[in-house]
Amino acid sequence: MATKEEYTIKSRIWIRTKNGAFLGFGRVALLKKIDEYGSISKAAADMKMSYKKAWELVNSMNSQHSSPLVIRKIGGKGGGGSVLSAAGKNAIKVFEDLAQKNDDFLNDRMKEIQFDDE
Amino acid sequence: MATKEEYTIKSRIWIRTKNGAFLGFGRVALLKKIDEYGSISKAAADMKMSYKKAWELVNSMNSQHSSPLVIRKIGGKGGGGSVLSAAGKNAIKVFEDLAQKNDDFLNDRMKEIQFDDE
DNA sequence: ATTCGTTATGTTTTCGAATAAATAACGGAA
DNA sequence: TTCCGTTATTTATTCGAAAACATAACGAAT
Repeated sequence: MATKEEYTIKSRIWIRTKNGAFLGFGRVALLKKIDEYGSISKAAADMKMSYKKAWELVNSMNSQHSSPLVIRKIGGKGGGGSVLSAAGKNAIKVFEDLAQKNDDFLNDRMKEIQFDDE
Repeated sequence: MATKEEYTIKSRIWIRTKNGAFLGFGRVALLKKIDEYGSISKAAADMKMSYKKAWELVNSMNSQHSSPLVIRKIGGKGGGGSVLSAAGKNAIKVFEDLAQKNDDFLNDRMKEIQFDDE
């Protein structure tokens, strides 16, 4: 015990409104999968997430933006499906960019720090 | 649904080693309470955390640093107690400083961004 | 040796979140 | 009008983490 260790910093960021979480890592990952498959159910299956959970997340995101991030179609050819709106695609881009910048910032700061002076 | 919203950014940071979590918000809060009370059990009670949980967190932190952050005394006058080492006090300072800088950074970036162009 | 309040540690119980299951609704196509 | 695979929604079940509980160990003081 108590040997000199190497420390790394981790972080999670998320964007919220007064009504709760809006975008986070999981939500953005879901958006990307929906974009890939054109289907909420396929996206959920791919992420090993229940369809119900995915549906709730989509609902939450859509209801917290002036226009829906995910456009859903019920019934019809192939049973329906879902696609991302321009706002949906933009949300992915903005969030990932912010997350990347934040990681860079933290890693830079971490270099300057040492806990363990031995 | 879908009215224009105000977005805020939140974040959590934590420091880890290859053995798992080392410092995070909860752990630092615990360190501060131990410093305040001179007792793990009193700190735990104040935080409405079980003593066992607090003890495990202290153990985890101590074992991931070259010298213990919390110095424990079993038995004796008053039954014993615990105090922070210099390393423990430093850990609080370093972590809180980093968290603050990160918050500032994110809030600045957030000002430049808008999701919702209406 | 007894007392005291703490640290130390194993065991049991509880609780809520996540998952799974079940069912309905939908609408284009054949 | 039947079929299809999706979205939509409610209800039931499972599971694991957290809390609660229970005891032991400790050592200075009296």
